[in-house]
Amino acid sequence: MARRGAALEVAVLGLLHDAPMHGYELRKQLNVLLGWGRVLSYGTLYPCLKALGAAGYIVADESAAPEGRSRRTRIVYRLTAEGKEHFAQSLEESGPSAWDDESFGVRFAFFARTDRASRVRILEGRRSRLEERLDTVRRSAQRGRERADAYTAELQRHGLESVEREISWLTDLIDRERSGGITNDDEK
Amino acid sequence: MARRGAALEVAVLGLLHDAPMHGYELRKQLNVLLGWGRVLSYGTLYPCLKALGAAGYIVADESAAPEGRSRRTRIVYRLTAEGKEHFAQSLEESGPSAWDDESFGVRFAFFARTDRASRVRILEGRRSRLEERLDTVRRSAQRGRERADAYTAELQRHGLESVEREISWLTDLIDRERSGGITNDDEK
DNA sequence: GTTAGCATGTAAGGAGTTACATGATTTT
DNA sequence: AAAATCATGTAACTCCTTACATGCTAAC
Repeated sequence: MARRGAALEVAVLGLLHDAPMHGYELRKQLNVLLGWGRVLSYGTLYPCLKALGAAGYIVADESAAPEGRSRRTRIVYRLTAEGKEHFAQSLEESGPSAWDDESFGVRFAFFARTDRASRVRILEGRRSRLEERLDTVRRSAQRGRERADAYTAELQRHGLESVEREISWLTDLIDRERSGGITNDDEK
Repeated sequence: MARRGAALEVAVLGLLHDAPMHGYELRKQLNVLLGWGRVLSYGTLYPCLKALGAAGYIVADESAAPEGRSRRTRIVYRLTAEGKEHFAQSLEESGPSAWDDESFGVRFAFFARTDRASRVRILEGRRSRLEERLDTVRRSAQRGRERADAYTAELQRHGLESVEREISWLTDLIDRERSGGITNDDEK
């Protein structure tokens, strides 16, 4: 359990936790939340919804006429009790699987529902993952003399700068968490 | 042709263009060049080398005893004439397929071998792709009132800032290209 | 009346990972 | 003698995309 590619499922559960929604609307929100350059395809979303339904985490509400006149058939999905519990458990999982490029953004998006201890663990885990990456690249840039044209160097420099910036962003966030949290107040 | 996922193949051809290499060494260099957080697996690399061989772009040189004592079997790959030509053609392709997150880094890594016109086209294409992304997100952030907790807002802000930074990096590079190129002097 | 956006899906395929399988060489 | 690193590969699987297929509804 805690499969690697569970990011999409967690995102879907999280959005449905906020409010029941139909697939098309869900996709739009996921495109923003996931922040991939590209958009999520229906070929991924609908099978995912089907799987979450089969697992008992969500149910499909077929005859959902929205406010006003009856639009065409829309299938509104909402979280079950099991779904809520599963989502809550997913948020508590603050181990390595939450530090990936893919997962981290999703986990961060639901930080308002995550307890502070987990938030800090995730932020620190993410930071040390990036730090590792940083000095892997730095070391290989030193020992390898190969490919030293100006463009390669510029690319390398820019990459390192981006990661460094990401790290100091995380450091700021960690400091803020330690001194009271950003604005979050869901703990007593 | 010009398949979407050709980034790896181009990277391999480009590295082998610099110097013949065996798979293990190639992987290390690819890990730096591709700049994915994760490392490239052999399960991807070796089949890819096989495919490039089948296409006639590279040949495998089995009995390559390196300097000094005989190490264990290493299979050194090198570019054929067709491979060189194919690589050169790939670099000239400066259309949308070169503007992806995945492809752009690889294309940039070989800018020293790319003519200036193509370089500028790729940089500008990349920039306008990012600009589109920017105002898609900006627009959806405005109209959608949903999910407005402090963490979501921070994530959005940070994402936009990163893209803006990337855009101004590209703008600088474009300006430098227009006024003489970075340091590159492979055109008469 | 036609274009654009809303809405739901399926089938085939691409690109990559993980786990497995094997063994040589170098360093500690 | 053990551990790390070098070196090559395969099979099964996962996640996602592309292309297809269908039809409603609102705006111009």
